[in-house]
Amino acid sequence: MIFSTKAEYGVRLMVELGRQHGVGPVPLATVAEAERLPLAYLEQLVAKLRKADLVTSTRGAHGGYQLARPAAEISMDEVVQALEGQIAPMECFMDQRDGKVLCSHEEDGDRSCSTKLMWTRVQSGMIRALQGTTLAELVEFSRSSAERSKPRVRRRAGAPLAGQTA
Amino acid sequence: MIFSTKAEYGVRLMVELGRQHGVGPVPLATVAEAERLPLAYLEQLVAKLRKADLVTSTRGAHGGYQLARPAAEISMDEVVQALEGQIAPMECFMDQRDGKVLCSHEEDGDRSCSTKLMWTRVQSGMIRALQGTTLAELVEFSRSSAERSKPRVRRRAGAPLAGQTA
DNA sequence: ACCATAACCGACTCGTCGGGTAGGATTTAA
DNA sequence: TTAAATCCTACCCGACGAGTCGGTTATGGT
Repeated sequence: MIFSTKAEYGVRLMVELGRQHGVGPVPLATVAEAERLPLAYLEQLVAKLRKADLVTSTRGAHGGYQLARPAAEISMDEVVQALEGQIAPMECFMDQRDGKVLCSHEEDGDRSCSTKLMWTRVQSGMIRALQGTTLAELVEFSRSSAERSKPRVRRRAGAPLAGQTA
Repeated sequence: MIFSTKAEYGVRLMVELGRQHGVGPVPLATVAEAERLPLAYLEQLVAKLRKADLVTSTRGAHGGYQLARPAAEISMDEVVQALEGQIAPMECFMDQRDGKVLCSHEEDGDRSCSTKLMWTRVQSGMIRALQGTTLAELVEFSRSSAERSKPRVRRRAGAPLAGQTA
């Protein structure tokens, strides 16, 4: 009923790269430290992101990763899909093109299972939510919330913080 | 990234009860046979549905299960939630009221993780899809698709079938 | 009274997979 | 040539999904 940490960590990784965008390649170790995530595990995740052409890598010393495109042009459904694979609420919805059957009991009887109607709606609900969210939004969000937690920037005492609630 | 078979089987169970509604209690064995699902496993699932007051049981001979309410008054988010527990896209979103922390890295630093924005949208996308679907719809869908697969009802040859596509 | 039928309940198994770790090979700037 | 980095494969481990099994209780029919 939930996504795994692959999606969570991978997205945080992308956000971190989004924050550092433009300053050249960022080594994974930096990201791992910033987000307090295991480096060796992030390596596996970033490999998926690279294969999906969401990040580019430069090897060797002073190497690292950076976004393949500006954050505003990356929608989160691509990211999540790259990390988790086909994004579907139920087994039946996986690899339709892969020769496997759809519903366990759709193979013999022909009546397509009624649950399909429901899962289809759920799936499109999830996907639309992800498509409608760009990496840039998340980067912006993380910037503003970081600022809220340590307001170094001098601000008139008592001045209201705009756009506080999500 | 997906729901487990608990939701799938449990929903199919509910649909089956919805089809038989009004004819008194239906024994689980009947449902198991109709849907070709393991009886012993269905017992566990129906227990969850009973605790959630979605079905009522009558014990003893000629006993069985039936819907606690008409199918039109049962929205699928209740059903799925009863079967799978808190419906959330990510660990952080579980048992907020249960003393556990939210995000792994939200406990120390205070900046709420930026991914939260994304998961919130996904969650509400899923929930809205489920809330907007009633059991009655699924029952109706299963009836009509069953009819399509074995069209016993005499129909004028070549007559078009209305509303074929979902 | 007795039996078949059913719901109920808890414990147990078995395989898969998420969530990593370990260790190395390869590339490249300084 | 060396240190910093990506890259790659293999392995491990606990949890959980997906059941199974055996037994107990309740109830209608005969």
